[in-house]
Formats: sequence, C-alpha cells, structure tokens
Amino acid sequence: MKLLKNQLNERDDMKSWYPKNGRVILHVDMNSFYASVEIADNPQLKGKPLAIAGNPDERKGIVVTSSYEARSKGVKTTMSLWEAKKHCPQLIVKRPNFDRYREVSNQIFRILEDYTPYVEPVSIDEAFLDITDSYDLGNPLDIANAIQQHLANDLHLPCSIGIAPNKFLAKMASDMKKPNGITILRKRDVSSKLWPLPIEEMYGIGSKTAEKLKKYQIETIEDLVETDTVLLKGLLGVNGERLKTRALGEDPRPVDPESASSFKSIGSSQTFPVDVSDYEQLVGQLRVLSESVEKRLHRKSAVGDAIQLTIRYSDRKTITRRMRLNQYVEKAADILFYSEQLLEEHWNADPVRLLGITVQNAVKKEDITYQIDLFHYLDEPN
DNA sequence: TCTGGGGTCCTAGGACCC
DNA sequence: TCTGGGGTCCTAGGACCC
Repeated sequence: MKLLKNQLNERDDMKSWYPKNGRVILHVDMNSFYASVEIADNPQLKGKPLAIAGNPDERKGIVVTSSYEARSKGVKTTMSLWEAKKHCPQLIVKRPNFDRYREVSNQIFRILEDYTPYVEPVSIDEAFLDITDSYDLGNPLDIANAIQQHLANDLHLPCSIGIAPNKFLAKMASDMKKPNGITILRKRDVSSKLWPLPIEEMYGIGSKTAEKLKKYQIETIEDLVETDTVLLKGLLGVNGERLKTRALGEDPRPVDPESASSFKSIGSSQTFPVDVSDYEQLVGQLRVLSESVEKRLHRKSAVGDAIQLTIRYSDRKTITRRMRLNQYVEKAADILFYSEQLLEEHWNADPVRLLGITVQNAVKKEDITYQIDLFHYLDEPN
C-alpha cells in the first residue's frame, strides 16, 4: 500500500518535469540475465542457487553471473568457482549458452521497440530508450511498468528500469533497485539520491580511479562534485572533467539506435588449461582462434585491415602487437598467416597462458564496395 | 586451489612532415 | 654550426564495462 502511494506521488510529480524541454530516457537492465534465461528455459531451477561459469573446472572457472539465491549466499560475479562453492556448497553450475542468450536478447530488443524507435542496445542485456515522444503511451512510469510486465509475461525475465532526463542518470537509477525495480531519478533529486553514493558505485569509476580519488579524500559522489575541476583534470585527464559533469547530473549524449550496427573490432581469445611453451601448439591454437574470428566476421559480413595478437604469459603479463595490412582480411587462412607472423616475431619463448586474435578497423563489406565505386568514379575521365 | 572473454575509449610516445 | 613548433598518424598499454 505504501509502495503504491509512493508510486502515485511520483506519478503526480512526473507532470512537473515530463513535458518540459528535457528528454525522458529509460535504462532497461535485465537482472542476472544469463541465469534468468536458464531459469526461464528450465523452471525446475527456479528458487535454486545457480551460477553460470565459462569453464566448469573449479580451479580455472569464474562466476559470470548468478541467481539471486546464490548471491544471497555470498556468490559474486568474477569469483572463482571453488570460492563460490565454499560460500554455497549446493551451488548449481551451468556453462553459458551464448547463442541462446543472443536469441533472447534479440527478442527483448524487439519488445522494447514497441515503445519507441529510439532503442540503443548497450550490451546483450541492456538498452537505453528515448521515450520523450512516446507520451501517447502514458507517462514514463506507466511505460516503464508496461515494459517490465511485457518482458515478464512474454519471456519470464526480470529487469530493472531507470527513468531520468539523460543516459547517465538513467543508468545510475536502474542500479538503485534490483531486482524488478523501477527508479525515477530527476535532476533535482541528484543531491539527495546520487551524491551520497560511494565513489566506486559511479558508472565510469573502476577500482583504479577510485583508489586515485581516495588519496584525495574523495569518497562519495558529492566529494567529487566539490573537487576543483582543474585538480580532477590533472588527475584523470579529460575523463576527470566528464565525471564531474555527470556527477552534477549532466549528460548530453543522445540515444543512438545506430550505434549497435557500428563496431570497430572483432576478436577471439582463450586461456589454455595449462600454460604452453610449444610453438606448434601455439600455432594450433591460432588456427582455432582464426576460424572463430572468421565465423564472427562472416556473421556480421565484415572485414578488417589490421590484426592484433595478444599474448598473456604465465605471470599474467600481457602484451599486444598489431600489424596494419594493405588489404582487408576476412578468411581464417589470412588471419592465421598474419597472426603467426606476429607470434614468430614477438613471442619471447616464455610459457603462454592465453592467446588472442583481434581483427581491427572492421567495416561492413557493403561500405567497402562503396569506397571502390567512389575510386572508380574518380578514375572516370570526364 | 586466484582471477574469463568480449568489447570501447583514452593516453603517451615515437615517426614523420612542413 | 645545430636547431622551433605544430600537426597527424600509428602503436602499445591501461582503464573501464558487461
């Protein structure tokens, strides 16, 4: 009852900011997405502690995501599997099924597009929506509720939604109530709802930046707001300035539905079960990786004209070496050829823990033919 | 019993040109 | 003799996010 009353109050309040010149942005964030998909597909898992781990080997595997039942026992993302099982011995572990997650993800985005054409997928389980012009569907809270119901009814998946005048605030808002929350974060609520949060909870601040800031007694987002911009710029570069602007509640970035189709690199990497020092074995792995990259390039009908090789040694020291090509590549044989050159040239013969290949400067094939056409066009005599 | 795999963006330094 | 400063492009590494 109290919840309902709060919602009604927020709803009345909405009128005061909804129609003004500003935008209305939603951030939709699926709750423990991979685990939720597994549970939706296999309801017997419901209510049980479930973890998704890329490698079922307890020593090497880490938790990619886990159900809320597992989290309540202390299981956390990136925790190694053996540690997770120490916290939660009944933990059920499943390997991820990315093809399935991608399929469900596409269904989610299609549902979201019922509410506005301005849907920007951020990751497999997250999207920004600009619903400024969707007022005929109701007020923003109605729309958020409808989306949440829609995803729950059709796909049996929970999500949290943030409602705010820009992307940054919407993102912070969706994080405030999990699972199944809807949070409104208005500009005028920033000082009471956002500023008290510890600095490391701010989007864009990771452990390294938090550490740097704490040396200057900057512990909360409010502390950040009160810090001199010049000092922040000296400490963090342009990012310092941008973080402060966002902490003040400003973020001009538009919701860009096209951003999903633009990409810059496609890569594949894998950690060995045991460190490898044998050159032939490393090349064998490059072959596997090349084929994986070819497949994914093909899926996006893309090509690229630079190859990057990543080598992680057994002490976790990681080097990257790239090679710019004077032609576009897409075939596994070509990718293998160039990455083997890089390996031969740069591997220091120490045991290797991980190899990775990334094709960079990726472009869609159709965009290239355009360039060639243009080239011929310029060649054409008048 | 340590710490995956997929990305993006930014920065520092070197090479090169004028 | 021994030298400026700006601009661009490229590479490698680091930080961050999910």
